Amino acid sequence: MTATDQLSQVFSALADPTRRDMVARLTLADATVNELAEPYDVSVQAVSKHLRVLEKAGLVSRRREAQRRPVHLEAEVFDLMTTWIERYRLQAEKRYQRLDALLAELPDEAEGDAK
Amino acid sequence: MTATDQLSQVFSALADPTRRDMVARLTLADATVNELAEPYDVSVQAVSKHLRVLEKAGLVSRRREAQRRPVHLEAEVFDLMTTWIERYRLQAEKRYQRLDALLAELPDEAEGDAK
DNA sequence: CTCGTGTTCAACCAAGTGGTTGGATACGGA
DNA sequence: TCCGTATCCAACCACTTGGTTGAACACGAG
Repeated sequence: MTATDQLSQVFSALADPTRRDMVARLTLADATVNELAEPYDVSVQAVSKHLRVLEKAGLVSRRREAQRRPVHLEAEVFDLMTTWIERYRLQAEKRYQRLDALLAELPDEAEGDAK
Repeated sequence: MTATDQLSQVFSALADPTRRDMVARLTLADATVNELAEPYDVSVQAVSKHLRVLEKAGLVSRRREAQRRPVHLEAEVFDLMTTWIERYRLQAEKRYQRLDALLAELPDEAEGDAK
């Protein structure tokens, strides 16, 4: 899987409020599918589907443990997003700095354009 | 629009590689729909649709300027995401610190469980 | 006013998504 | 071995999404 592809999957996975809530709860402790499903008003199968999405995105992993399959958050994947975000945030900021510098250097007669 | 709702829209908007690329290019300079569409192998209308998604998410704004409608990136919305991400990243890290502390305090006989 | 350019709107289509229900499968305990 | 619990797979459904094409709208230039 390419990096940009995974990034898409991570963003897409977190676009769903239920999945975001599951991730939030998993920061506190690992949990089984049934435990995760309990607070929501949907079937266990639906939650299982959500987990498959999170797993494909690399956000969670599951281990076998007797009949249970505890879900574990892989928080490192967050870095993928923050790296992307910070890169372009910085680029955008640099642009404003250039703009500010430009405005500061402008001779007075240009002020009329500022409007 | 609720904050959690906007967060969903932002994540959803950035889940598409084309839209991410448009955002990346908009960090360098504002651009019109036609300029934005040029590098991609899709119709201008498709790009216009992408822009509507980005606009609804609050990631871009458009001003009227004669017949052109230059698109401008609203980079502050990035904060919404980073706030969410950092919150849960920190929570996850705290959890590991608790776990580490717990392991450090364990008497020797427990080491067998570490396997 | 008319023409050309830039942009949007509307209808349509194929594919994806989040939900359902029903039936497998896996596995520990009695 | 048989039972119960936990989980997953498959088929189905309504809705959304990203794309298309064709027509409409906005507006400056001639």
